[in-house]
Amino acid sequence: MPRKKPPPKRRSGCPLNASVEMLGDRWSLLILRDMMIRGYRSFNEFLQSDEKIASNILADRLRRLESYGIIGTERDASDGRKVIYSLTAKGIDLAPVLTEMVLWAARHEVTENQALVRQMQAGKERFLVSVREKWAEKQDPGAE
Amino acid sequence: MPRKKPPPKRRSGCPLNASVEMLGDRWSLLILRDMMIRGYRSFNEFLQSDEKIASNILADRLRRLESYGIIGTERDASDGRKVIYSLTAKGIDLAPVLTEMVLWAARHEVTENQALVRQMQAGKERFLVSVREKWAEKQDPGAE
DNA sequence: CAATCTTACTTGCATATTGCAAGTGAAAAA
DNA sequence: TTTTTCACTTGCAATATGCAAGTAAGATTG
Repeated sequence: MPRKKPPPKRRSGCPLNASVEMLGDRWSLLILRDMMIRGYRSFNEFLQSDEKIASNILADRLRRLESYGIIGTERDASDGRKVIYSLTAKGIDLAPVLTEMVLWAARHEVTENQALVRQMQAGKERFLVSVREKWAEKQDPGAE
Repeated sequence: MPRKKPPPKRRSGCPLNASVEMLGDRWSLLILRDMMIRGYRSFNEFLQSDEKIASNILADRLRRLESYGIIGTERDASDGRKVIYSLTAKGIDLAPVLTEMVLWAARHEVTENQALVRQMQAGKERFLVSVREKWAEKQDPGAE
């Protein structure tokens, strides 16, 4: 089983461009923050996040992130209405990107959430490890 | 003189949200890549980059990046038509963000530009230092 | 077991952003 | 003096975003 899909049509082959095409919008990274840092896993949790994403946009972004293999979805076994969103290994690997974006903004802008910032400043590696641990239980083998 | 401006109205105070509001679109990070990695400094150079940005969008993004203090502009002394764009310290500090985005895409997607990828894999710190060196001469003291 | 509530969406429509093609004006080059 | 270059701007069509109000399926309540 191949670890990478054949390249979709991109504006260029540059790896930064690939990242930007997948993540370069006003919501995707915030959804990933909610999963990675806050442990959110359901549609309603994302909806109620501080930035107030519209439900149609949220549905669209979740679909896109899944199509890129960054998140996975499954139905909740004990509640047939609920959909559980989870990070794939590819999604977990975005932790360093999120970390650097947080540290950059914390250095150059006035921001809140200093607890998170200090956690990241204290140890980027430790943060990555904690994200991996948080999501370790949810890895489904088929995800890539 | 304060090092940070008072907070503009944001959707939330989260540092990741601040980064996303400044950089979360399909072009800003590519322009910064062109400056940081390729040494581009003029409008026409950005225009001719692989991804083919439209000139009106480019003008808008350059204005935005300058308004955030990420880049600076000056007229070329020897050619009155030319405008020279440069990275500020704040812009240079985005090198780790770019690095992690490049490494993430290189790991999970099919991409080109493997020379750059290997350079970044070989040493993130060294890359940051090289960006700083490249732009050291262009620091104007008033930039923040 | 019928009514109500929750959950994860979808739909319709107004507004904003993006992208393309074709200018424009000032400065340099021929 | 004409042409070219440079950094944009303008007009307009296409696309994306955002808001408010649904909706369908499953769970809970009386």
